[in-house]
Amino acid sequence: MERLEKYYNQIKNSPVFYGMNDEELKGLLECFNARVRKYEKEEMIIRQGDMISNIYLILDGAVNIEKDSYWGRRIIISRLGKNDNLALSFVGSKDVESSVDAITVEDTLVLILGYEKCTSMCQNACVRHKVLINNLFQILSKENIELIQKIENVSQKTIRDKLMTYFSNEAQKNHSNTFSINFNRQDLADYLNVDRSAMSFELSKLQKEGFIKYDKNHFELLS
Amino acid sequence: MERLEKYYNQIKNSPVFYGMNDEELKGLLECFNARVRKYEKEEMIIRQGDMISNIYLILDGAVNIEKDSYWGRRIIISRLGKNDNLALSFVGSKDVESSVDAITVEDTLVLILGYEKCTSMCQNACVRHKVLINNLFQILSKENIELIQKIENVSQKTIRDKLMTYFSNEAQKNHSNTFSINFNRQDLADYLNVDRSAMSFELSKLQKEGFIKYDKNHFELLS
DNA sequence: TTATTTTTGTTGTAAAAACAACAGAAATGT
DNA sequence: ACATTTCTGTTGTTTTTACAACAAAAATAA
Repeated sequence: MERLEKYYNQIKNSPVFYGMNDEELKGLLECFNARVRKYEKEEMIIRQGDMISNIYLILDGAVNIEKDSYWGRRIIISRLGKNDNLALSFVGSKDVESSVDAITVEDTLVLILGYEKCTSMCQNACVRHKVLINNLFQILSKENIELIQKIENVSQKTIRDKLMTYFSNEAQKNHSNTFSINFNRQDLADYLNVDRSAMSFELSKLQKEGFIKYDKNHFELLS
Repeated sequence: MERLEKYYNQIKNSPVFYGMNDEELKGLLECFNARVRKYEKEEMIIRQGDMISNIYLILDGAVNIEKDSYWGRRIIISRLGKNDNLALSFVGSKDVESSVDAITVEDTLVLILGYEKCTSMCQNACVRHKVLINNLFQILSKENIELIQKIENVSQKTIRDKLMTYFSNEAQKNHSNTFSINFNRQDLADYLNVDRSAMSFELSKLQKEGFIKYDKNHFELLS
């Protein structure tokens, strides 16, 4: 059991608890029976079919949201990192089981909040709860928009278009033409939903033709 | 201007206002400056780049959420109908403009709620607001899960797999092996992100091979 | 009704992707 | 440092898709 206090500041500044003062936060953490848990690399935090009643907040590390297509192919739906939430939508939808796996890609520290327990207890009384649900609403909004962007991404027709759309988005996020990505080649392929070797080939073609430059996981958009 | 009262019962039973009594609902509708608007077929309700500050609830009709890929190809992200919400995620994310178009596919009736106006007015006072935001949170959760499902769908590698995944989902929704779909062939192709003629070809192949039977827009899953 | 427009299915061809197999590079462990 | 494992790029082959062109069917309008 990790000590919660160590991460107190980070927790306080996470979107989940945005706008709360120390007292409110403390009360809420207690009410939620908050605890910190460490997951090893490649460990499953959530698996398909699980009923989710906790809110998971990544304190440190990285997590893949994945789905195994029934003929064995892996689909990476998203890659989450520090301060991201896990499977929030399955908390919001009552009686819906998770349709995805959440798997760590490295050693990962997670804050776990017993959402259900708290909401059933403090139903209407808890004032903090109002701020919280507002925050959750906004977080979900953002996730939603990112999912739409991902749909746009994988909906491109050629591997080249998928790559360039992805790179554009990353560059925009980074406010720069250069950026590093978290994915290795296989992961990127699974994220963009293409064959790895074909993608590798397309990458070097893009470089030869002068559209991009890259060294390992560092990329530069030219033109 | 359509009369709001006419749709009062429907509005009351929509997920947005779930769990509210008449008094609360009436107050909220007033606070939101609620109004009903009719859109003609193929009319744009929202277009890419719009700032969204209203909640849109479809009372009757059908709406496509679309995106034009920059090389002219149309992507249908989702098809919405009665009691569905439009672009809710863009309301939740402040200062984010819509990345999609919302276009009616037939004459459509929409309830429009001035979300921003209301929230700024009744900030903390309004009790009804708490129920509302809770509902919105759940609606967004559901949308989120559906988007994930759509990602899974378009992430299948062959046209056949996309079709069968889509059909399975539709059958499940309908609790039956037979179901009708809303899409015409071109729309379905744009939704599954494949070429229409190739899809048509695959459909008849699936029928010849005995996996499905179909007549126009009515389908049956065999085996 | 007939004419016109829209939708759907079919085919052949060209383009792109998946797949498999492998070699070199990089990372990891001992 | 060395051996071993993992990751990445390259190539040829097969499969699948997109695209274009067209005919048949269905829906719509006159």
